[in-house]
Amino acid sequence: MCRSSSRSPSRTGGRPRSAAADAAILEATRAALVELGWSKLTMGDVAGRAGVAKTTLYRRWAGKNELVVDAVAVLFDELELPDRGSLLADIEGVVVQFAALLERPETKTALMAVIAESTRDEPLRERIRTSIVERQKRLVLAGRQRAQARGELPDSPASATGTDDLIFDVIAGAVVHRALVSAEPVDAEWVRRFTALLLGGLAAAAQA
Amino acid sequence: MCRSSSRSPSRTGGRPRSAAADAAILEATRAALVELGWSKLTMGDVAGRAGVAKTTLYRRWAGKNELVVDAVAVLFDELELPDRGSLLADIEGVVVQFAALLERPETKTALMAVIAESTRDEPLRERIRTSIVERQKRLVLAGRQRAQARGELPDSPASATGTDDLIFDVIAGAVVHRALVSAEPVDAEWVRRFTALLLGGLAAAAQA
Amino acid sequence: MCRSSSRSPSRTGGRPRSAAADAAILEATRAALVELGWSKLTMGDVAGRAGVAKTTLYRRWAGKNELVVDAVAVLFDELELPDRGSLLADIEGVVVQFAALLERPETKTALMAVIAESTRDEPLRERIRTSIVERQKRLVLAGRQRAQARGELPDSPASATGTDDLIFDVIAGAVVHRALVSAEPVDAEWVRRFTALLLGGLAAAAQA
Amino acid sequence: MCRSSSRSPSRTGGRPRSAAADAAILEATRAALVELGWSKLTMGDVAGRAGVAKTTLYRRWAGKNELVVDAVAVLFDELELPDRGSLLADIEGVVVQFAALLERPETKTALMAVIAESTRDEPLRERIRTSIVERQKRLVLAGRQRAQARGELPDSPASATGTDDLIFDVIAGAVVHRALVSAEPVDAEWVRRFTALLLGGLAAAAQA
DNA sequence: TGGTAAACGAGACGGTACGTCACGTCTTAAA
DNA sequence: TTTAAGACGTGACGTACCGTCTCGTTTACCA
Repeated sequence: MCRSSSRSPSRTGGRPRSAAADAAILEATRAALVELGWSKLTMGDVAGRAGVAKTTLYRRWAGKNELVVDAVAVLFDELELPDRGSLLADIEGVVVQFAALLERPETKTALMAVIAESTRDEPLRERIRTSIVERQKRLVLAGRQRAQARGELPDSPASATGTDDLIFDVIAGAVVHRALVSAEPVDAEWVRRFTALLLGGLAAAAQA
Repeated sequence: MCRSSSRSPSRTGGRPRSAAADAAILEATRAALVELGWSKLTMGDVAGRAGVAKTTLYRRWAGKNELVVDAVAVLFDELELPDRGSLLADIEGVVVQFAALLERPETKTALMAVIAESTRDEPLRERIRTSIVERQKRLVLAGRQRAQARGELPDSPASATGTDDLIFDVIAGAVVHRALVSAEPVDAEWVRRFTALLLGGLAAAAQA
Repeated sequence: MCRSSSRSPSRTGGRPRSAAADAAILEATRAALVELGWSKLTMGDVAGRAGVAKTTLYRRWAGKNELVVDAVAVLFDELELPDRGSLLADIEGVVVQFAALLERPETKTALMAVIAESTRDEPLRERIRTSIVERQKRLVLAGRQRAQARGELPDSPASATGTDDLIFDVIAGAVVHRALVSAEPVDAEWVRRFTALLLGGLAAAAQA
Repeated sequence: MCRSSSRSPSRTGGRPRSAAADAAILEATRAALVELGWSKLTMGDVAGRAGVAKTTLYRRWAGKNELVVDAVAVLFDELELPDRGSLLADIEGVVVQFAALLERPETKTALMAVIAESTRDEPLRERIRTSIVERQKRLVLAGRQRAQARGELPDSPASATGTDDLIFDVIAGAVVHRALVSAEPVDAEWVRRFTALLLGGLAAAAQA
């Protein structure tokens, strides 16, 4: 799961890379994002905060884009889907968590920026997909399976027809748009209304 | 509706600003976005393409962010909501248009970038909201009113309760997420499924 | 006689280059040579001393080599050949001046360095020749002509046969070697002995 | 004659230093000088050519300056003074040899460079003097003694009065200046004229 | 119709960050 | 203990854009 340069080769002689440096750099990157935001963050500044030479950054990451993706990716892994007893409650729970994550300054400023960069950089897009996007689809999958176990949804293999992907785009897209584009709060009222809308749609689709 | 610096004052003597320059600059900006993408676009390059001095750009826009917002904003005004006979068809129509707009390289690379910048720049966020976001809510409004006229939706003043905003976030968010984050095609099948989900939700909400 | 980039072109629009900057930069270069020596002198340091941006240096000189050549070249123009009444006294006078020039720390550290660089850089060699070397041959020429006027040397057109060049190489070479390679003082005694040797050779050659 | 660090001590346990490495390094240094010239030669490159780790270089030489002095010093030891029957012929012979040595790219690029460095580095100057300069005075000494044995020069102990040093500076200086500064060929004609001048001076001095 | 004042093109300016390079030191495992 | 390998902190490199400034020129309005 090493997100840095995937040096497999040889591992013969030579001083090994400092493991502590990786952690310090990613932490420094998040701190710089909070203080400066994406566009004012510089590699030199991150290096300084991490107590590391600029060359060490470039030895491990190709550039600012890759570094920031790795730095924020770990934050997304904190999302969970606790069992709250019903599909509606489960969805509300994860939406609230996701919204809270997007409110954090490091996520807010970095996420859209790396996505913007990725529209012109296929390897970066792949990195984002692997490190962040695909990784969160687990929540949709788990939610659906739990709902099916409860009998709230029919047992159709929704993933085969792309329904999971659709749900994911709708949830993630709506929350991101509310939080970052409309720039209005993802409060309890909004979450309630959104979840109701989504569940209604799912139920209608299930009947069809 | 002048998006450039709103110079009202004096207006006494002196050479007036070239109107042609504005158009040339915005066109050059879009061309540069297509060729170079957001992060490689430079003010000097735009000036060169437009056959204009760099100072002329800075006389009219505060920076790259503002310039690009103005350059792409006009593209969003091309979206329309032709009457296709049913709410479902209307929504499908506008989603397809919106997806096509997001596939254009200048929009794709610029939209997320300026939104990312706006998370740290309140005036920029306001400019985006005014020039792009709020301007498109007319489509939701028009669609709802037309559906109400048709009797497809109850006559409740949905805007007052924020439902219009919710619908907007869901549609725009889902399409943007599908197109730019998941980076998968917004094809007819996806549009059909998404629209069905949304309409199902709306119907369920209307009954409640 | 502009030693910087030989911009002749157009001289149309645009802010003109600061003339003061040129002087400040060359002065700063000499100061840096005195303090740091050739190998520790950096472009950034010179820029700082001159109160100028690094880019301004690079706009005017291709690099450290060219800059230093220009900075020290002017020092060599201070050499003179006052009429001391005899060829021997004239030569002694110029040798003493030349030795004093080579004792100055900026000259001492820079001269050999740029010559070393020039062995791999033909344009630099040409620049050195034009700015420094050829410029000093005037002293040999003047000395010979004066001696011929005095009747100390026959009136043969020595320059045609390359004798002037030979004399120049012998004088300059011997003094440089004594001062920088042997690193021993070019004192009055040495000058006397060297001049006697040279004059003896010239006299013998004249008789042949 | 070990020019590297004079480690006498301990010599107890541990792996002994590779003797072959020294030779390989010096040879690699000369090769790098030929290909890259002084200013582009790097320690890492030399290490790579020699098949040796960078640390090994630094264990044996303090830096690039010292390494290059040792690498070229040996070339100067190849100079000889074969007996050609007359002082004039002997001088011409050695001048031709010296000029040929200065034409070699490794010598040409390195010699002036280390001399330039030495103006700011007393230990380096001492190393150059010991390894290169003083070592060649043997040629002047031998030439004078041979000429005295032939009766071409009086038997005065010229070395005591510094005449040997003067001759050395004149010969070496003139040839170096011709070859590296004036950058013109040290051809037979020039050698003939220079030697004649020098011998004429010596003869005149001897009569005085 | 001629003066005035702003906008214009050109491009030099002081800066900042870039990403690379070489330095000389260090840390490892192997010899 | 030396070796090869190679990561490390350091600091200069030369470049690219930034946004500002200083020029001489152009162009509309108004007196």
